[in-house]
Amino acid sequence: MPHDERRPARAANTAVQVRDALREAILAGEYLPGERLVEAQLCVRLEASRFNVRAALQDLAAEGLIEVQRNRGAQVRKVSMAEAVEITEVRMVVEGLIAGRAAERVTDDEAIELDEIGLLMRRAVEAGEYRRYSDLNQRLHALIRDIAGHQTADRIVETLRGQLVRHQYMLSLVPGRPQTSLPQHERIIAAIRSRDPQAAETAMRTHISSVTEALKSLKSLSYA
Amino acid sequence: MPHDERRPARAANTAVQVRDALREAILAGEYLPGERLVEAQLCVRLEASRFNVRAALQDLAAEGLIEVQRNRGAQVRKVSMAEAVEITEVRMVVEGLIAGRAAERVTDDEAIELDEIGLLMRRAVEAGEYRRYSDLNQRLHALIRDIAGHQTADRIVETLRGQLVRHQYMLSLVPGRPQTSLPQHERIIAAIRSRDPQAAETAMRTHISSVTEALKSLKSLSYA
DNA sequence: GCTGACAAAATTGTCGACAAAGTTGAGGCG
DNA sequence: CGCCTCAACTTTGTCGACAATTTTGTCAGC
Repeated sequence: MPHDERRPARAANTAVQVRDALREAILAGEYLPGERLVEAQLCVRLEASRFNVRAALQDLAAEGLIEVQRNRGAQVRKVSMAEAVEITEVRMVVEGLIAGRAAERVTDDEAIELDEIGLLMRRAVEAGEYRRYSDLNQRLHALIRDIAGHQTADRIVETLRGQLVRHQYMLSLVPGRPQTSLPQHERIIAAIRSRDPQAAETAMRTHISSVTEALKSLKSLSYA
Repeated sequence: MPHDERRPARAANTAVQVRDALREAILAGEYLPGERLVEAQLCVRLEASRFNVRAALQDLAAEGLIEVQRNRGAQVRKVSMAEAVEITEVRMVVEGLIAGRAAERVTDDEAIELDEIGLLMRRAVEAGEYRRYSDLNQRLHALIRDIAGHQTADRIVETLRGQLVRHQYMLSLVPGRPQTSLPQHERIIAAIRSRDPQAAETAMRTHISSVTEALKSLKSLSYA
């Protein structure tokens, strides 16, 4: 047996653990955009050596979650509204690709699953359970990505999504969004179910395009 | 004056220099896919400390140019034909987005520049100067990206392109390619010039889609 | 001659210490 | 009173050494 399960007194988390924990923390909003991430502090907070903290920071910088400046350390990346729009635009076309592929490859079982989520979504909106609707939204997009099985596109969408968490939170507060997006989701599901790639791509793009519009309208209201 | 220009005897290249040099080397084919990159060797080759070599390797791994396995070191990433197709598919939609935006924002001066490249391309094909045509191809795509001014999309396309260098080389050997792609390029230019985003996106997608087809046809011929 | 285990070598992983750069605050000068 | 200078402190950058792991090589036993 290579190593003992008990950690050597003060736990030394590995680089991967540190990376995931830190990403989680940033995405959870425990560090605000623009906030400086001091290595020594992170060592204490995450119970890891500076070596591993540093590696984690480098990874997250590559993901676009933080920015590092030479001799100035790392800080949580501020994504401007303009960048948020750009990111959403790229997501639009890539998720469109994914939706189209999902329509080509969907199995009967998966089609049933799509219907189920669609039904639950409608019920959630009718019951005013927006939190639940938001969860289902994520599940729907994840399922579509599963069906498509497009690794390269997946990775990109996942990365882009990570950079937007803060804005997505703001978006969820826009009144009337669920009423707007529910029919869009239903159209996406219908297109994939009927195995029509062209329609699926168009439906997905229309959907995310409306997210972009919502973002742009927020631009005038919110900070900056 | 912060530091002397003369290096301290045995030059200690910085992490950024090492990263760029190593990327260059990999893209130039000096290291073959699957080849192991031993840190100690790279230290000598690139005249840098192991610390910087390591940082560079981590960066290139994030770019998808190499793969690192714990306790097993780094090796140049082998992209399978299937992955190459996936990557090209994503490039197709993202470059489509870029082309559409370019059509929205192109200035008169830029339009002239597009025409010039188009003309040079036609001449190069007619003269059988395929090497020159290939260079112009890159210039055209770069110019379109400039016109579009979409940072997020740019970064993604650049990353994806890096992962494909080896396959692109193979592609350039497919006989008859220039004759196929020249009219496609001309259609893209025409669409952007006439400020028709929809047509520009379609033209670009058609173009890259034909690259995907060429790749797929190579699948049966080449290795693997 | 082949297979397995064991030892030796090569390679990567981790850390702590020190160097270099940036930041802040106090004091003096105009 | 404000601004500049300089020094102390904070934070990041770099390295060399050692530990852990994987890979390679050898030799006995079948």
